[in-house]
Amino acid sequence: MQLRSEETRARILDAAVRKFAIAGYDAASVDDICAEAGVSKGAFYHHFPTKQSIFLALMQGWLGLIDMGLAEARGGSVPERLVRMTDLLPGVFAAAEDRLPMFLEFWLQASRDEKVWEALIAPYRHYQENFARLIAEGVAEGSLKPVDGQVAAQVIVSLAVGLVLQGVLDPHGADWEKTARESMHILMNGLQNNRLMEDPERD
Amino acid sequence: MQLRSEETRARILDAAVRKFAIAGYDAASVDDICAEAGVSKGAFYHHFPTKQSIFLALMQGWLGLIDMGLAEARGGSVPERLVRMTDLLPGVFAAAEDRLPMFLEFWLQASRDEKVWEALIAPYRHYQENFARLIAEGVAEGSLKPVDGQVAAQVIVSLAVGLVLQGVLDPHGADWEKTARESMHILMNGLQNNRLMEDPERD
DNA sequence: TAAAAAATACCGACCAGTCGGTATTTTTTG
DNA sequence: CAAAAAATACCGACTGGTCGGTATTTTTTA
Repeated sequence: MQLRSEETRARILDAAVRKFAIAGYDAASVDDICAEAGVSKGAFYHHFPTKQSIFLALMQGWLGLIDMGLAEARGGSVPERLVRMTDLLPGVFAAAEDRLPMFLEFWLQASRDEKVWEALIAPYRHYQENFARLIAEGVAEGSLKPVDGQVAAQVIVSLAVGLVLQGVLDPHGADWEKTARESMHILMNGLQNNRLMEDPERD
Repeated sequence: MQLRSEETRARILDAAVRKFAIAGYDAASVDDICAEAGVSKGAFYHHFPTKQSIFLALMQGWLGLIDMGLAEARGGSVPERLVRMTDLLPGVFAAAEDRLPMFLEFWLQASRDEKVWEALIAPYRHYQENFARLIAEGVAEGSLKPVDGQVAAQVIVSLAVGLVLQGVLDPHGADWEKTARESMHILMNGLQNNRLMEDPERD
């Protein structure tokens, strides 16, 4: 049982997410990460073949968490499930405000590096399609307006992504947790056909 | 007349925007930019004191263009003006798809560098407030639902930003020009009062 | 010809990744 | 079980090269 090894690896990952979040992928050197982790460079390259590989490892862990969160929003009517899914966003702000720049970092690296892109695009399309399918279902059952599922899914994702980005830029410029909740509410009102979840006074 | 000097400066700026867009701020070296511009390093540092200064110059030019675009959407009812403003977005995609990563680059740098942040946050808040004021006006004149102006403004900005980001990540994954138009339409339907299938009475 | 503009040569800091070697843990063996 | 052997984990100095920026020289302009 290589307990020590596991812990070293975890320390490196933990230090990396901190350093990347603060300084960014390029500016956070491997030496910095090692210093933060209290580990030598040799240990780093023992556990990860390249600097990029640790970035990918972090990104995939993060994507997996999102997937798990979304998967839990099962059951109920389509609007209910959508609300439950979009309700995840305030939690993202509450739990990881200081790590939000990592999100941007993933996105930017993906737009420039093919490997990162491939690791990100599949889950991204997966989420997108899930939303689209869900919305089409809602349209079929009459709980949503007759919108194009693909477009509506892109609206939802855009709103989520845009809120995160604004949170990154101006963390103290608004109560993003509350804003996320309310703006998702506005969007849902725009998509829903009638007032199923109408008047629950603001939680 | 220092015509040659002006042209050199313009060539450097032009080369920089190309290099930054393709490789990113960090990866695009000053030497790269000079090579692209067909100019020596001495010329570069004759016109710009630092690498960051050219980045700021580019960002401010870009922000100025947005301001001009938004300012042109004057006159008419509030929903009309909003639609005209949001109609700018498809143009952004059509005209500068390859330069979209620069947008991300600005945002990310701003979250990390105080100077960049200060240069970006003022215009950002300016746009945000303009939208909020416009929406409050629309609520007052009854053309919009009684939403919170700040939140609604953040929704609009989020949608715009999120669409751009998705366009950056997956340029060929959708017809972003069309998607931008349609999704803005969905959002407007959610904000406007008494549309086709909307039930005019609320609270 | 003097000042501005541009070119060239150069500097020190830094960085991802390597490598020879050491410490620690696990497995094999007598 | 203990000692040897093998495998794994870790260390940190070093390398080849890059980068932002500077100092110096040459060319252009007015």
